[in-house]
Amino acid sequence: MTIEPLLKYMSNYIDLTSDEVVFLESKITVRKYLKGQYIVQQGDICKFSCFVLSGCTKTFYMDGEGQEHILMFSIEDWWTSDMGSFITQTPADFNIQCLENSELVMFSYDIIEDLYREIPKLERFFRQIIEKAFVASQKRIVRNFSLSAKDQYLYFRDQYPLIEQRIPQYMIASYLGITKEFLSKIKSQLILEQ
Amino acid sequence: MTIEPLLKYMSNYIDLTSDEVVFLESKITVRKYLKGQYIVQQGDICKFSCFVLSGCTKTFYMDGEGQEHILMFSIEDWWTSDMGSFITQTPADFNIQCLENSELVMFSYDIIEDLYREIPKLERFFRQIIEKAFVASQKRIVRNFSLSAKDQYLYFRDQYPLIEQRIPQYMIASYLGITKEFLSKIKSQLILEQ
DNA sequence: AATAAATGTTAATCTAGTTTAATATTATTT
DNA sequence: AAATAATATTAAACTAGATTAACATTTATT
Repeated sequence: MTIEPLLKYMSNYIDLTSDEVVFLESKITVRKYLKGQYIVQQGDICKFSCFVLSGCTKTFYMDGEGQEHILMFSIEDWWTSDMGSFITQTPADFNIQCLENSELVMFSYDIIEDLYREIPKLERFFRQIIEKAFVASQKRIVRNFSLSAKDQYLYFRDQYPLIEQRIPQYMIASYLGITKEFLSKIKSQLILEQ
Repeated sequence: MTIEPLLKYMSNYIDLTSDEVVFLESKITVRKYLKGQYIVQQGDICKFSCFVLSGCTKTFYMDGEGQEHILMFSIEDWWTSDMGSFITQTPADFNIQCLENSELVMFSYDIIEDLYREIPKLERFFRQIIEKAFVASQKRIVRNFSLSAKDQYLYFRDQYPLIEQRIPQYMIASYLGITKEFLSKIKSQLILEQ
């Protein structure tokens, strides 16, 4: 697979010359992962910021009791990384694991400064996508505070219908911050209602 | 008050020449607000990204039932804005109100592109601070999921001892996503414990 | 086709945090 | 100093969601 989807995605934010595309391609790598493989493990230094060409990943955190808390899913045209670990090069809080065979574009920490130096527009590009990610994260906090579990599920189903079909229920429950049993109850309630 | 605290803050990320500082100063404004005044109101277009020189603000959301949910407090050397509204120039989800008389450096939406064009380093600067804000936001989601209300309060008290003293308890409860009554209960429990 | 592994459901019991409502304390204004 | 407004506490009754445990269904493996 080519990095075409990445270039198309980037063209929504910045215009790259063909020279710049060549330079970019010389600095990034495309890597395949199998279902179940880890891209980052809690405690590792996260070396890459990744763009998903195909497949699906989950980013999760293991708490003291061995409970898994899913922070996000990433599918085609999304990013995945432990940003905190990546920018400071300190041990990661999160695990990132493939839920399907996946292909990722890898932006290594070691080359990203070269990219910014050579193509300053990329600084703008990453500023803009991280702004969006921050806004999405704030909105999620608001939903966590102001919506019931049922309404959060309805919102998720509404916003990410494609993700819901690709992922087991118990992971969606974890993403929503509720137990799989309670999500099951919510779903049976919803069936009775309509 | 001068913008000295802002320049010092920026020097942690980028080096500006004195010409660049002059240009920056020509584009930003410093504005005073009184306690109680709003910087942004839900539904407005957020025109500014603000750096706090002095004082304190709260960013909050009013839900359908008229319940106030506080997302963040901003004190000296912090930023405040409805980022979602600012970057897309669409109606704000949040209110930002001063809890004390405050002085803010105002980065207007209308001039920020001029700043990026004239001083590309600023693109880097804002990329880096928004990266940090995103990481902090993700970590907050994790805490919401994995800590009890009591542990979240202890974390807050530990991380922001200065903020706790400046702000009424009921606002801290709102920030933590619990009722003021329950926070009161947690505090009395903590007193019994030690 | 049979077995095992992964995923999903149901129901009873339990608990962290909410709601309501009354009262106490502290700060502000006259 | 008194009165008012703002903030904080306490306690009883309640509820959304967790826990536990047994069972059902679907998917993958041999």
